[in-house]
Amino acid sequence: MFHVRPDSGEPIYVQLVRQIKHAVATGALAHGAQLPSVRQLAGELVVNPNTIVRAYRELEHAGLLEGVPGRGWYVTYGKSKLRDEERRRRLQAFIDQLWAEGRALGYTTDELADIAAEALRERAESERER
Amino acid sequence: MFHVRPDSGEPIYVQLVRQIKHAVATGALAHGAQLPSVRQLAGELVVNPNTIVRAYRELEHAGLLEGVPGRGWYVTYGKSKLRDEERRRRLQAFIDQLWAEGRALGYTTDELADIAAEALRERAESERER
DNA sequence: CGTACTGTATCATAACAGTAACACAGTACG
DNA sequence: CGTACTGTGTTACTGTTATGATACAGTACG
Repeated sequence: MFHVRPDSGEPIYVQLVRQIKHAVATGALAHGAQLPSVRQLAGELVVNPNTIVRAYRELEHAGLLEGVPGRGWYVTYGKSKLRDEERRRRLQAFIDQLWAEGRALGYTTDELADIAAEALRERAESERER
Repeated sequence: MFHVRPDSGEPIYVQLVRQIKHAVATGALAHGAQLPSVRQLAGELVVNPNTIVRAYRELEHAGLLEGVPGRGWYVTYGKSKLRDEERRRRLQAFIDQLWAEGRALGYTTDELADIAAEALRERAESERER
């Protein structure tokens, strides 16, 4: 279900976090779905169980997953348990980062607004086509 | 000119990179402007000169600064020495990240397109007001 | 050419991050 | 209640990263 390169420079648990976020974002992992058990996934990826826990726990903190002792890990239902204000604040941080990096790459703020809007709308469009 | 918290969890040189990127993005540091010398800034921030070099060099790699042996460090003129294709590729990576994180926060792709576009246009607007 | 600036390079150290090994605890089910 | 799953917690090892100390080299200028 997931795959990982231990020598990619990027920590294993970060690779997992990215992939799981992506899977939930695209709907490949539905809300309420159960994730592979810590030991099972650790076995598949030939990695220590703690590494899986590390990834799951980070996603729990982000409000995306939920661990139930003795039962397993599940994708949360509610979009996020965070307050709207907090969600918006976190999103704004990413927008600010996009802006600063884009400016550093030489784009004007206007260009960034256009490019970002278009790229995201395009993505929304191809989602609808599925 | 800059400030830094050594115990903030975030490495000192990363804090610097962020601040300098921001300063160039807003125009607080003009193109062609000279930066504080490695030793001077290190003195002000009570930090090792190597730490400043580390930040400067990372920004050089990003195409934002340029160091001249014996003379000092300057903000590059050309927006970026990277090929257009590469600039766009890097920008797309940030947009993708914004998308994945935004989705993880519970926003739809459509919402993200709207919010990002509005936030960036607002920023462009307030730039014009200055 | 010597002084006083600049940046550069090398090496050492201390802290941290990532990963692992292993023991503990809850749930399900026959 | 015991087996076989689940997740949890503690501790330890290891490589990397961030930072620092210190010596080297280029530029400017009188």
